[in-house]
Amino acid sequence: MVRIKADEVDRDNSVDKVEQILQGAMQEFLQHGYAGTSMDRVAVAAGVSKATVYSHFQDKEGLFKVLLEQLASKKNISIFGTEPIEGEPAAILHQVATKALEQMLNDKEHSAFMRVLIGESGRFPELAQICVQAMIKPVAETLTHYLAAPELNIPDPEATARILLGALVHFHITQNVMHGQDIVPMESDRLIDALTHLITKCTD
Amino acid sequence: MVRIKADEVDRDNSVDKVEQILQGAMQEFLQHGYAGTSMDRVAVAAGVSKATVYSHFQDKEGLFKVLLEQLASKKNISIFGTEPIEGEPAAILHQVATKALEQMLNDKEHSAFMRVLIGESGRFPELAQICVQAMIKPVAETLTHYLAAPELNIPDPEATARILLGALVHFHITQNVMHGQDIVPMESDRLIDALTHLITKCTD
DNA sequence: GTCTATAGACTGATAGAC
DNA sequence: GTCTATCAGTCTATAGAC
Repeated sequence: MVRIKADEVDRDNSVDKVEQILQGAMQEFLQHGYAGTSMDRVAVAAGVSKATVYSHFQDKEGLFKVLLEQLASKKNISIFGTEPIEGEPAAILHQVATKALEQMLNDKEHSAFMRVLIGESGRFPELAQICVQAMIKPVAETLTHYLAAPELNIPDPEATARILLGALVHFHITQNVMHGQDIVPMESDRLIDALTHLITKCTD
Repeated sequence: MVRIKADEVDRDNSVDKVEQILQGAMQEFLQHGYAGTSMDRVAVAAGVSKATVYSHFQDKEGLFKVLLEQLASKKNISIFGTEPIEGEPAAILHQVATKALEQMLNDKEHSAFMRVLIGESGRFPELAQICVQAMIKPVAETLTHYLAAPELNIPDPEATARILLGALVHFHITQNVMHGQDIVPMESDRLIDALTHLITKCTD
């Protein structure tokens, strides 16, 4: 009633319903967290009955896990892309950092996802690990690859990749996730410039 | 019943009781988050009756806010201290970063606090802002001061401070809060060394 | 008629508040 | 300790495909 719903009805129920339920679950879980979400509201948001939810997912925990695992892979791709960028290392880094930050800062859903993922990582440690594996690890590896370019002359590209990633993600957490824009304001460009300066200053 | 509690009883009820309730609330809220915590369990953990809880705090939300504001100022001090360190900038930075990481990584309560703070920052935006003000801002300012040392020759110390802070905090989030030690393992020393290298490499 | 998937009421437990 | 609301999860009756 509250939400939109199925345009084309029935036929090939299973896949559509699952997707529909996940969509409703995403709305609710991202907004209210795990404990704050009721299965009744998930069902309403998805436009199906509770029995339908329970026929496709084992229980609240199972639905939550499937949802977050799906979101983890989706978010990872949308933010850092699968771009095989070529060119001067300094320019690549600048471009990757700019794009990643822009993506994160303009995606409210991503802020909500970060809140839930970190907030529930105590209750669902194995889920947090899956998301680290799906999001942090591949990005860190990609950045390591870029930072390993000989002309950058970086002694520990892997650790430096963690610094770069941490600077970007923590900036997002501070400014958007925790609503700190007015408390500790800073333009994205300043962060990016300072980052690229740190990484490339001896190669100028 | 479950938890320890008041050794000395009654007399000067008010202050003791409030502290006692906050202690019980901390146990519960840090472990289960806001929505996952019941006032019954807070009362039990605090060793008082529910009526006592409600006589000292307006409601669940009020108790939660008071608790987190108190924790924010406490955590800030314990991790970055109020050390007025003197000496060579490079050495200072190395020392500050090492100590901060060590403090964070060895404090399970701090991991739990980060989870709750970030996890509830959607529901309590003004509370998140208060914590940014109390924790991020002063630390960023302190680091900015160190990074502004002329011999470091850093064009934007403020932005660089955010990078430094972000690298440290995100490392903590990845390794401890999200349980990623086994997924993306890395020694703290490598991070610290790479950080100090980035910041000081042109002044060696 | 039969069968599958569905809706919506139902249950026992537990929540916040006083 | 009481009260009302709401929770997760279940059950029953039914709607529609074949």
